[in-house]
Amino acid sequence: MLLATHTALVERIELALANADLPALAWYDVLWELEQAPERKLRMHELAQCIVLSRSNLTRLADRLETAGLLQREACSNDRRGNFLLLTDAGRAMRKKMWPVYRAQIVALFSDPIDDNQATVMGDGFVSILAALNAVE
Amino acid sequence: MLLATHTALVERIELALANADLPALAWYDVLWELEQAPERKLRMHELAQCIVLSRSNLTRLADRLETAGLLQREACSNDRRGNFLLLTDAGRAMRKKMWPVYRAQIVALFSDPIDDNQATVMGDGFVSILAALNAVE
DNA sequence: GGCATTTAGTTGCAATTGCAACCATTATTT
DNA sequence: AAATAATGGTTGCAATTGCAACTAAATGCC
Repeated sequence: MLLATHTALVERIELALANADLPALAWYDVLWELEQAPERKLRMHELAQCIVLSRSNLTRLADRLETAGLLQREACSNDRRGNFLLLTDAGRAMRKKMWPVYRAQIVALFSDPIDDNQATVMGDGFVSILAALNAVE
Repeated sequence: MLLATHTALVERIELALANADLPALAWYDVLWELEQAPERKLRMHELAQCIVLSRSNLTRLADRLETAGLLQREACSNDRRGNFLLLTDAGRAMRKKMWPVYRAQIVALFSDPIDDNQATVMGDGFVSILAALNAVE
């Protein structure tokens, strides 16, 4: 069942990160999306959409990341309501540090039990499902 | 990405349930597992394992379900530490009532964007992954 | 321009979660 | 059989989440 599998997977990954004294997976997602973004910055609502997080939730997640020095809020010149979240060098370094741990878990948890072909089909499936979800709204 | 997809999926399903004035997905899982179990009852730790939930968490989830009259705690005769969770008739009725809503979401979210063959491969994949996870420990 | 609507982000509060500490009971060791 | 460890479940507490209310700024409409 998808739900149990997902929960168990995330649990393992979080455990591995915690053991390595690293922040939670959610932080990685934020750092990753920012690193991908042009100029290493995104509007808060853009990021919230990327990582499927409610706005209020992102506010506080951003607070924590900012406190940790991994990103910075930056006023937006043409929309005085909004903020950019800007990845700092420390943030980039942290993501780099987290990746091997994360990656090792992915390899162990996926590559091991299923073959490449299967993995490809599943990956495509997720993309399709996610695309359909976003299409509906 | 698996994480975003999962989050978005669960969000939709929860929304549909909430709109129909029904309890959360986690409740369904509990009710379902109990309904499957012999005599409609399980030890708490067995259930916790099934649905991938920490013990402390299950204690309180069970509290809520019990308050709602959907299950009952029952002392265990040969292990005086333990409790069984026993599904009530109301619990069974509730699961029956939730199923169509849940099912409709599954159909809409999965059957629509991916074909049967793909779905089968993915289902098998999850089973493999979950099996591997449990095997490790 | 002036007023209702929408959007961006934050905040208060209640509910849920996770972790560690905690009893009670059972299993293991010696 | 006593001492130690492990298991089952609960509880306290701090951290996280979700929802609804809120401020501020932008947009749309007349």
